[in-house]
Amino acid sequence: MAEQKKNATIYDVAEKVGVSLATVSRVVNGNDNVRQSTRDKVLKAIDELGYQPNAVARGLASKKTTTIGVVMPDVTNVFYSELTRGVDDIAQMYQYDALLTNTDDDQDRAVTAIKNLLTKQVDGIIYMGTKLSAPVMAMIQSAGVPVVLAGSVAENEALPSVNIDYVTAFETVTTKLLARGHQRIALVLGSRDRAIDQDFRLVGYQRALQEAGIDYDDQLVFAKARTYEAGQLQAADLMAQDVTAVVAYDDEIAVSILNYYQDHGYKVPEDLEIVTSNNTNFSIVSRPELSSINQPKYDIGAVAMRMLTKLMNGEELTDTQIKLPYTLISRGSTRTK
Amino acid sequence: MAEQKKNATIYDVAEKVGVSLATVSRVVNGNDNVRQSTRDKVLKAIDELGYQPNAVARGLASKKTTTIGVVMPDVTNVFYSELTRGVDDIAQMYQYDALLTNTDDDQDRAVTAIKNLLTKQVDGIIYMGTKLSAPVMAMIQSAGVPVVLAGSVAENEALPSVNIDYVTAFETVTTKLLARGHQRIALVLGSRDRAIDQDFRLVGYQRALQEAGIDYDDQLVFAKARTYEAGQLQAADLMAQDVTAVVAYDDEIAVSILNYYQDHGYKVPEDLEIVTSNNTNFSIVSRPELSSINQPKYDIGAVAMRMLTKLMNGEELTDTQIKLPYTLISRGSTRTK
DNA sequence: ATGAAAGCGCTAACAA
DNA sequence: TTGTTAGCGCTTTCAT
Repeated sequence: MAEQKKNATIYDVAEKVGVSLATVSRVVNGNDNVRQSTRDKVLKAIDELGYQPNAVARGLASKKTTTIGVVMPDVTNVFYSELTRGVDDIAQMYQYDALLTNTDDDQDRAVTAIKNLLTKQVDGIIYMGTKLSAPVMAMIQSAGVPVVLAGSVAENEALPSVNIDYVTAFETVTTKLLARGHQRIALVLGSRDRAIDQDFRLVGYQRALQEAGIDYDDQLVFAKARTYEAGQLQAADLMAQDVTAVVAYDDEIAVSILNYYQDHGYKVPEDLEIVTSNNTNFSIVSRPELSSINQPKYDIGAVAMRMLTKLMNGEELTDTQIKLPYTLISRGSTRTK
Repeated sequence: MAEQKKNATIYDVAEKVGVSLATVSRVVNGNDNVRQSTRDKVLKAIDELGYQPNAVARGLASKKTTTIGVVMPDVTNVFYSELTRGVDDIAQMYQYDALLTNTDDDQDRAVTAIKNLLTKQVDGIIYMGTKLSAPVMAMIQSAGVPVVLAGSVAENEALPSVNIDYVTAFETVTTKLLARGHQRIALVLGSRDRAIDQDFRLVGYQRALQEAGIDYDDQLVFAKARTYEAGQLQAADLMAQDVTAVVAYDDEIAVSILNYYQDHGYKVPEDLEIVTSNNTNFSIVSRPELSSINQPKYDIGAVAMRMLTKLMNGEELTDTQIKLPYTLISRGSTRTK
């Protein structure tokens, strides 16, 4: 058995070179106050010993862990995983690592997750829940570390966030549908009790109706499906309401509705027009392809992380509510190009 | 300005109750050697002070961080995100947090990632790359902490791993296709230089051919598409080879091929049969739906994490090479039920 | 430019 | 059952 070589510590390096811990620490941290010749010797010893600073000890001494927490509903959901990828890439760029936690949008679990992350002394948190209950808000506000929302928003812009202008996006999409003569347009949301759906998407939809002089009908708003399978069931409800167009908050749900209608003999876009809003691969995989609001998912994550790095550095933000531009992509599920 | 209340430390608790640090530590860690009345007092103080143990200090003192690292190609890929979800859920169950790193299957980045995770003193690592180059292997073997592969395999079973029997799965699927009279069956892989493709999927495919007495034709093996878009290009190559059936390693690629053929007037499954192998939602979203090998993705991640917990506890593993059962799901893209 | 020394907040022998 | 005392490996004043 080869003897298990213990990891070298800063002390080993110092001893080998014949300098103090402080000096080694300085060269490791790129502090200028080290004579070049000393620096070289230390570097050489570090290399020879294969010394790797222990991040935990460092974290304890410096009170910075270079670790952030990411609290999200579900990695498995493409929308969130794309946001996460943006977060991760920028985090890596700035030498942060990301601790991931899935909450399934459950507020209790979110509170627990945040508490746990704080216990691990993360330097900051990216929060991706669409919900933001009072307990979660309280937890965040007492966190003591910066938190930024990605792809979400807090009431009264209480927290830094990056997303798109959901109100306008949904208003525009709905208006276009109305312009084509639709009277019964379904709005498919994820849940009635989250701000992003209730205060933004729904509001945009309602504004469009109002401008067009059409009465709002709560029967046309659906919000009980979050999976493809559940979407099939909900699609039956849409059909029962004789809607002629639908605006959906999620691509999988949109495809689910699309397939359901087509499987029941409807023609899309002739009998039903559909617009979705995340533009994931699901929207180009379906036949016809789905017209979609195109949110810059990766960028939302990336920008949120960039904001967080500034906040963690104690920098002031000139703008805490960032709205990234979105585009509208016309594909086969709608009638006009 | 409200005075920023500093987080209470174990010392504050000890002082408040009038006991030593050790006693507080004992109750926090559930050590039995504490009189009930003392325990109650400590618990009360902890509650009143809102004391939360600092995990970093703990990690330094105990040499356990209750944090694991997850090294994966890309969170954005549904296959990996499902594995990750399995890992995360079990990790959480055992009180571990997961540090996530995307490598895009790049071996240099994998080495860097592992090195970095070790620096952070993770207690173990779940590795998901399909590739496993010598440098990565070397890094893993010198890690000093347990590593288990999820959805992947190492040559010579050198590392603990959990996955399915890819050879048999691909052999079976190919054999079924051959039985239906196909002579030119395309095998679509991700890359020729990774073990999972070259040593398992390809071998299964070849075995089936051999048993059927059909010569292997390298021209029918494709491995240059990893995205939906690239899949479209590659589909043209398949078409040029007049294949009548395809076995694909990934759902998005499979849908891409399916769509390409149908968009060019082919009928599926009449003119072309397709079988895919991950059974993600992409396979039920397409029309026709895709027949697929069904790997228990979530379970692979979950079982891998469970193995890792045992390893981290110093337990012996009775079986280090776990093959989970897979099923074959027949859908519209193939001709037989 | 370099070193000495005091922590960071906690665990873990070892004593008592 | 409880307390004392070293550390864990590093950063960070403060001297020199």
